[in-house]
Amino acid sequence: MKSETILEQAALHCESRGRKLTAKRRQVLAGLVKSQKALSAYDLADYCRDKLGTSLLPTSVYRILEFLESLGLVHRLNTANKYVACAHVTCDGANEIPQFLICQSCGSVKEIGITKSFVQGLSQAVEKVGFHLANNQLELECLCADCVVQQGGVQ
Amino acid sequence: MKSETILEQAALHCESRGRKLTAKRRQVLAGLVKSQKALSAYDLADYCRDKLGTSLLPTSVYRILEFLESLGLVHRLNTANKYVACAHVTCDGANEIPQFLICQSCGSVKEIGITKSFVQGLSQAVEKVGFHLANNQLELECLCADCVVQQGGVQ
DNA sequence: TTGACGAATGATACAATGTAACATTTTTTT
DNA sequence: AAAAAAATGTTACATTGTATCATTCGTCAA
Ligand SMILES: [Zn+2]
Ligand SMILES: [Zn+2]
Ligand SMILES: [Zn+2]
Ligand SMILES: [Zn+2]
Repeated sequence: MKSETILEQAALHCESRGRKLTAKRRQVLAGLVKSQKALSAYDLADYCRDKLGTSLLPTSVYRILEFLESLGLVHRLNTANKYVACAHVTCDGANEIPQFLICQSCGSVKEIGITKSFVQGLSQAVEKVGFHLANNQLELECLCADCVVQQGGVQ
Repeated sequence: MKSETILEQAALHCESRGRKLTAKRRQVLAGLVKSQKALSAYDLADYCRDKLGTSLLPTSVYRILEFLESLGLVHRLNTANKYVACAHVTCDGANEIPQFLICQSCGSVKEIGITKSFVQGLSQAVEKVGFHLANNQLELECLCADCVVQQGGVQ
């Protein structure tokens, strides 16, 4: 999908919530959308400086990421300390609980929708030992197809 | 289980691999075992200074944690940037792939053994979208029973 | 006993990630 | 135009992590 289309959809998504996708916010989101992988806040600050020639301090990037995340436009990957554009910006309703497959070799991320029954099973297993599942987002350390090949196949 | 017992078992575990549980390593492991929760490397350096009166620099703590992890005596929690003592030090064989339930409120951690069939299902789902599961360790954001009560029950 | 060697730890410096607090600018509303 | 709210800038600092070299400690052989 064309990144311009995604950004337009994101802008509409913001409007519909009474928020604005400002120029800076659009820059950050565009950086994530175009890179197709997970980036740190500092990566994104560098991106704005190097590729766009605009200055954007890391503190601002953090604020903007927080904003984008609150609207479900990006996700924070806790295991990687990085952020990715939501893969479902354009298919509005599908904005459910995400699972992330993160390639440990190249950083590419696949966001897959969660299976309801799978989460239920997980949640029940957790309750059984006296805990309560507070966040259904899963992050799985993976290798993408390309990197599996490069590293000599699956063992 | 008494922490002295655990430390003795850990020492034996090291010996059986031709490694040594030195005084410093024992201090770090003891800190994790006694605290019953996840601690950062800097937390552990503070622990050694404040509670034991011994000096142990963070760089050394990192090295020691790396050592302990290589022997399966501690685990690193990637979502929290913290470390926990393995709950299965004393039941040697049970040292399988762990799942961690991490209370987001108090930091207590429950390490549960993984269900083989669960992992298989997960692994297959991942393969289906062209990725390969590289690490079975799951970390789940939870609330422990105590903290659920304190925070007014489950929503 | 001593010297050599490797393992373990100390020490210094720095990189990367993240947050708090306050100032300034921009936009919107009145 | 003035006031209020939203967005961004700026500074300072806290936390987590790594790289590199120096020193100490334990072991073993000459
Ligand atoms: Zn998403
Ligand atoms: Zn890859
Ligand atoms: Zn364990
Ligand atoms: Zn708790």
